[in-house]
Amino acid sequence: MSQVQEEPKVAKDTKEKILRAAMDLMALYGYKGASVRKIAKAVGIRESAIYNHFKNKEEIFKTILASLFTTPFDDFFENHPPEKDAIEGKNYLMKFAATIKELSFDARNEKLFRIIMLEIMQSDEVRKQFLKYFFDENIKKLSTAFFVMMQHALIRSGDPILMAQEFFAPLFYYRLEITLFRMDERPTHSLSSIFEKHVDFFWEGIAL
Amino acid sequence: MSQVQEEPKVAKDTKEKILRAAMDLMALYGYKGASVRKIAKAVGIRESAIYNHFKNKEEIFKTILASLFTTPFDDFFENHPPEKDAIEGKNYLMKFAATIKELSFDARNEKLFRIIMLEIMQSDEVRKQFLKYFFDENIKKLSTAFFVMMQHALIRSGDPILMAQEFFAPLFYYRLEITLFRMDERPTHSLSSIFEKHVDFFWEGIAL
DNA sequence: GTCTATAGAGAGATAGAC
DNA sequence: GTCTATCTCTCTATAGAC
Repeated sequence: MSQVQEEPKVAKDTKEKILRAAMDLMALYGYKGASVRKIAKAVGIRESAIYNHFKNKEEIFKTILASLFTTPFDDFFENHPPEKDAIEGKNYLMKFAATIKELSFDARNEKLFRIIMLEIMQSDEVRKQFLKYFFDENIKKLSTAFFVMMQHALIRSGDPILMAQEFFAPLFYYRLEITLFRMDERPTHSLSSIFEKHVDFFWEGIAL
Repeated sequence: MSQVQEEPKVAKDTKEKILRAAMDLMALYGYKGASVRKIAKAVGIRESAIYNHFKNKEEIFKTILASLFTTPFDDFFENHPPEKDAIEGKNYLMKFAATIKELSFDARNEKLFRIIMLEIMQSDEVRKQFLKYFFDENIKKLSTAFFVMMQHALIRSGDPILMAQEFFAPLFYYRLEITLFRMDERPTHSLSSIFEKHVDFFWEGIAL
């Protein structure tokens, strides 16, 4: 409508559509299972037209990957820096768990999580990024939070990194469980309060 | 050598070889990636010869699956029935964790775990079995153990099922971490004591 | 039970007309 | 930028000789 964006209107649109369709299909069938044929069909164009927008199939995947790991975790720790906010103690953990919960029940984010779990054993890049975010950065930030809590004598002392892992692991486990339940169309409402329960249980084990 | 096994010597041998090769390849490349061609090549026969032993590729997979979930977990709980042995308290949990640790560092079992993680989002059967063993039976038995411990006032009271999940989740998480590290040939010795550390940490949080 | 040969489907990708 | 047409490769599976 405005004067600003003009020229590549349709082109950009198609490229977006391709990415969208590819993401949907890859979340369902994995990289291999999401063939260029199927992607093209889902978009409503021929296979050859795909190659006007991407060099090859792998480039499509890489583009999706790039968006995969611009993770909301960063957002959380930016909005809630552990050095500053961790003195909130249990409340801080509750906020973190709530973020994971939100992601678990968010449609787009579930797609991303599925692609990650589908390709984690196959794609070096996915695995690398997964380890970086799920096992490194997250744990690092969380361990800072626990360190702060220890300093303020909110919790018993111990190895902050171990504590961070112990806190994070069940959240990951529950999130995986939700995804798997969904795939079998099993109800997940029984899991909706599990994140809060986890924080309650965990806090009771470490609080002074 | 003995007189007993005679006739289907070679046949049974080839069938075994096929299963072995298929398992190796599927642990590396997944179901789709382990083509009949590759399996045949690994065995040292032609593709067509495969079909003398199995109706089709899926039957090979199903045969492997059947062996996948004749799990050592059953062994553990048979050898250490929670109703009886859980009064050992922390020691009981230590034994359980040691079993998971063993499985994590056992070559054959790692292959099975990889196949599970590779196909969990693709194969209904794998997912079903996974949920059954990792999320249901295991948790059920463990929750019995925690219930017993509560009754004997070894640990604080609470929901035994939640406690079982909270105890099990990190073990699963660490096992996954080990598998992923291995795939990138990252050293895992730093993780060798993590299972014991988990039990220590967890016990401190629930012990009375 | 293994082989050669081949069918038939689906994959990724390119050439060239419009 | 999209189309038709086509290439080439790989896949699962079968037929039939030995």
